[in-house]
This record gives sequence, C-alpha cells and structure tokens, in this order.
Amino acid sequence: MSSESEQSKAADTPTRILEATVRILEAEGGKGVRMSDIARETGISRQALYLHFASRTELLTAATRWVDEQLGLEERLAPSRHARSGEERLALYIELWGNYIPDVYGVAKALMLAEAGDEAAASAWRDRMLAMKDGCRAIVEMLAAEGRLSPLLAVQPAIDSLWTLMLVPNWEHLTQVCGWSREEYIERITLIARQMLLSPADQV
Amino acid sequence: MSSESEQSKAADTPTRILEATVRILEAEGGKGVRMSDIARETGISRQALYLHFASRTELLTAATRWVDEQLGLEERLAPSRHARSGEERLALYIELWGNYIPDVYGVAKALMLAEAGDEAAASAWRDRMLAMKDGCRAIVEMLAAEGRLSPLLAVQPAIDSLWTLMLVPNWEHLTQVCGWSREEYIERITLIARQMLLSPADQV
DNA sequence: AATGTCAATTGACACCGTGTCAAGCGACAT
DNA sequence: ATGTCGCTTGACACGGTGTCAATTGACATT
Repeated sequence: MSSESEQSKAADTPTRILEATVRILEAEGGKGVRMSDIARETGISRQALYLHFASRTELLTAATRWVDEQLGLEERLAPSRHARSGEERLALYIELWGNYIPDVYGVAKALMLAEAGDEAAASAWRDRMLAMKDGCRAIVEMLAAEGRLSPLLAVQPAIDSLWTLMLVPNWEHLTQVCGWSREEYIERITLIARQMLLSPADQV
Repeated sequence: MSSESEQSKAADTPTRILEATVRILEAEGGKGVRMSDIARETGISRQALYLHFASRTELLTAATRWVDEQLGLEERLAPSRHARSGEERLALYIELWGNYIPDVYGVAKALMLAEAGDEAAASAWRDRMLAMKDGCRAIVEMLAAEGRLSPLLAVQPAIDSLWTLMLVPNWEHLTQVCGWSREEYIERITLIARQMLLSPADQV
C-alpha cells in the first residue's frame, strides 16, 4: 500500500501542478494568473506544464474537476436530492451552493475569464452550468407537482429564474461588492427564491 | 450652421471612429474585437486610432459614453424619476433598463471583458454600475418611506438585491441563454422584483 | 510660389503571454 | 552499456497592443 493515494507527501507531478494551480488561483482571485506563475508555484519549468496539460484551458478545467473531487461535490449534493419536499430541497440546494461557491471561486473565476474567446473553456463552463440547471429544474418540478409553485410563473421561466439567481456573478457581486457574508448570502437568497417561486399563500 | 452637428455626412475622425466601433461591437457581440478591426471598419490605419484615443480601453469607454448620448439615457431616465409611487418607479426603471440594455449590450460587453485585467476599464465599468445603484436606492427608499417595503428585508439588502437582479450578466443569461424576449424579460423581472421587495399584502 | 501645419500614412519594432521544438541531462532499470 | 522517462534550458513563432520616425498630401498664410 502506498504511493498513489490521497495525501501522500510526494504526489505525482500532475497532482502537484493541480494543487499549485488552485493554491495560486485562490490567492490571486483568478485574475491574471499566467502559466509561468503556476510553474513557479509548482517548482517546475513552464514548459514542463505542457508535458502534462495540453493548454492553459485544459489545465484550468482539470483544476475545476480536481477541486470538485477534493471537496466532494457529489456527496454534498446528496442531502438536497433526498429532500422530501420541494421547499426543503430548495433550501438545501441554496445552502449547498452558498457554501460551495466560495471554495471553488478562485478556479471558477479563472475559467469564466478564459471563457471569453476560448471555445473550449466556454464549453467546459457551460457544462457545469447545465448541471446546475438540472438541480434547479428538479426543485421547480417538485414544487409544481406539489402545487406550491407560484401561479404567476410557468415552470420553464421559474427554472430559468432560479438558475439565473444562483449564478456565480451574482454571488460574486453580493459578497465581493455588496459585502454580504456567506451566511447572509444563503439566508437572503433563500428568502428571495422562496418569494419568487412559492405561492403567496404559504411562503412563511 | 453646419459641420459640427449631429448627423452630418462627413463627421470628424474621432466621431467616425466611435461610430465604426459601436457598429462592429454590435455586430460581433463585443467578442474578440481588435484595434485593427476597428481601424479597417473606420477606413483608416490602425496607428491613426492612437492619434485620437490613447488606448483600447479609452476608446471603449468613450464609445460607451457616446452610445449613452446617442440613445439619450438622461432623457429616458426622466419618466422613472417623476414617478409618484415607489411601485410605479420600480416598474418604469425596469422597463427602461430592459429596453436600454439591448442597445448598449455590444459595447457594454466589450467593456466588461476588458474589465478583467485592465484597471482603467474596471473603474469605468464600476462607475456605470454605481450610477445604476443610485437608481435602485431611490426606488427602495421610496418604497420604504411609503411603508410598502417587505418587512422581511432591510433597506440596504433590498438595494443590493435589486441592484444585483438588474445586472447585465443576468440580462445576458436570460435573453441569450434562456431565450427570453425583451418583453418577457421586462415583465418577469418586474414581477420578481415586486415579489422580492413589496410587502406580501399588496403585491397584486 | 514658398512655407508651415496638420492629419494620416507606411513600416519597423518592443513587449507579453501562449504554445512549440530541439537538444541535453540525471536517475533508474535491463 | 543501453535505453528511456521526466524534466531542464534555450530558442522561437504568433498574435495583439502600443510606440516611434520618416513621409505624404491637402489646405492656409504670407
């Protein structure tokens, strides 16, 4: 038993690169991070990066997948999936994202920035967003089935609205610009989502 | 009377550059527009651009100001300012932005993209957003003064929420990705904003 | 007609960041 | 000793921004 498991001291190079990447992305807020920065942080030459990742975009998308794994996105998703009412599911989903986004923000931001101009990055990001849309759809359909969806909103627009509400740029704006804390974000977005989606009757 | 007024056939070069810039930005959706593209569209050499605008960023910000003027942003703002209730003001403000954003989108997008990495562009964009926040504040304070603001939301979070809701990336996502029409956007965002901000009692 | 001025032109170049290529080197295995 | 794997150094092409110098052509001034 040994060298190819979780937190062994000397991980293999690709792993060390990914670790260095998220470390630096987290620190810099994903801003103008260059391949040479990542190389220096990893402790290898810039060219060696290309021995393991074909391009900056590929490295970035690998880094987001890596972070998802490290943070156990799938396991975290479970509670929301097992919720027994749409209302509960909505609350759990928002709480999940509100706690998840801060941890992936650095990497996500870098990917979003690369998105402009780079078709590969754009579609990598699109995939993530589509996955998140499915979560929104599940919630809205559950609410609709329970007859608790606001009569003012059809199912599709409701999905779109919730999906949009939870997008990263909104989280970014509210927490970075408006100064909301993680807890405030979760609490207030949950409130807004409830008012937006639920029948006026039973919002309390 | 004559050469230095509105739509004279042969405008001066800076104006022709701005016209060409918005034309091409509109067409390309603000994506990867280069200085050489703008020069070609204007019908002058790339270097000549720098005779009139010190940098790409400066040209871009000048272009957004120019578009604002052309579209008469100030005049358009008037109806909302003269609204006699917070509720009315909210509706007019959203309608204004819903009709305004599509016209500035190309240029705005280019500025938003430049924003990443370029401090000058970032602050130009920040200014615009702060102006828009003032509009949101006016609305929320009016609602609060009338006692119609939802008891679930304090004034400041209410301003932040409305401000965030109306951000360009949300408009972009709803219209470009979700496929909402301009009218749908205005109608539904108005609805959402009302449910978010107004006391449950009198939302109808 | 000679002169100056001004806008624009051409062509060259520096700087940066990404991505590519070739040659070399040390450690480890066979 | 031979190979080969992972990495190194150093060089370079490309594309985009921004700068510089020398030149041209049109229009006024005298």
